[in-house]
Amino acid sequence: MKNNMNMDEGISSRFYVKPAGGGGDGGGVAGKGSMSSKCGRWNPTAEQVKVLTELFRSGLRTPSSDQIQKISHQLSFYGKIESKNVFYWFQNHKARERQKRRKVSISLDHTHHHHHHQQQQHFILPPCSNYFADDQSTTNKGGTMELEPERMMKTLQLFPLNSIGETEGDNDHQFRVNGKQYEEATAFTYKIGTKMEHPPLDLRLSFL
Amino acid sequence: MKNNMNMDEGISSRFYVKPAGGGGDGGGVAGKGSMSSKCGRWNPTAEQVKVLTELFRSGLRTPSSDQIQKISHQLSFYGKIESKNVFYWFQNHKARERQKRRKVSISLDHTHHHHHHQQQQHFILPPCSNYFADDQSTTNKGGTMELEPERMMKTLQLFPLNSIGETEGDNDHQFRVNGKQYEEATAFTYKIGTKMEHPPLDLRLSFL
DNA sequence: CTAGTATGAATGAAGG
DNA sequence: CCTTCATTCATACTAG
Repeated sequence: MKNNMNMDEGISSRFYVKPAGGGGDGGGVAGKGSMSSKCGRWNPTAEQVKVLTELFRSGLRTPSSDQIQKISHQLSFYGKIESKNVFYWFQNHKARERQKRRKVSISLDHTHHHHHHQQQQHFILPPCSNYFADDQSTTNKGGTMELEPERMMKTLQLFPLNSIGETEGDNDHQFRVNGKQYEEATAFTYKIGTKMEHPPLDLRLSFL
Repeated sequence: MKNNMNMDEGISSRFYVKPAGGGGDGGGVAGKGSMSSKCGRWNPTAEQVKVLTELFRSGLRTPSSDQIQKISHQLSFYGKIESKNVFYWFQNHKARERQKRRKVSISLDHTHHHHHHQQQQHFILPPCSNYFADDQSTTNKGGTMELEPERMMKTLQLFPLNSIGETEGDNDHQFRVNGKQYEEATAFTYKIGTKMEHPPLDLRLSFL
């Protein structure tokens, strides 16, 4: 909505203080120092983004409420987070992944040779074009182009933690089973003892 | 020939009839300075939202097609609007209002978190679906929850035009009487003298 | 500080 | 009604 009805003021945003170490984090958060000073909106930590991205990459597109709960709970260890944050994250990530693809697909049109940066967000699709979706792409809903009921590796073992660079192919279509997924074991494998920074930054997504 | 989205049919219910030849809505009242340049989708003005919110607050949850007609007609004064916009608005608003009011007190109480959450904001549930299989008393889908045929004050008198700051939105459960509401009188109680902005922004909902 | 970008949050619009 | 997609708005973040 346009009219913000809560949260703090908007002017103070410019004068935010970045917790340049030596704060509550104790040791410095990795990456982009995500600890926002206020609680205006959720600012995911690098670890949270990492996990979420991995989940997405492994095929999770629309987590059920139950999954959202578990995810957010686990992620709360890395910092403040709410369920809705997880929900929104997946929504946005999926949407933008698709949007990006669609944009590319449009630029595939060779009727015009326009120079455009492929990252711009100011010229999207024509205003009214999504009504008659007889397009060629983005019509995943119609055809169930499912790969196979593969047991989507929910227990992503930790790995070199650097491969999340890019979500190249989003090939997947979450197979939710009527709101109740395979409530697999929920072994809270707390990896203790591993010498690591702050939280056990390993992608153990077995909590799903 | 301008691009007009003439896909105004086949919503789902018998609600909201078709535009039936335009109407008198012409203007582009930029209430929030963010008027969408093109067609795209309806961007309600502040006044429209105000009225709709008030209607909702006064108990209207699922307006009949007839009511939708009247509402959208009245609202067309503040800007371009169609019946389906009203229809969708109520549907979405109702659904999201409900979603928003969900407790986040699952069995998993993460109280063993000594994270100084200075966020005293309420935990709003993500606008997702039926989150939490919490056995809440909200499971009255089968039953028609009609209160008594009370004469829902449809003629909301205008008031200081600033009280819509936030509608608490607690107790309101549409009391429709078998699809036909009380077509109460239509007293045009014009409260003049109140300092008003541009349009006669007064909540005269007596047109219902 | 200003401009531009990335992305969290919100909500209009459908489909089922 | 419920679920999901698409689009838009607001804001955190970053570069100049």
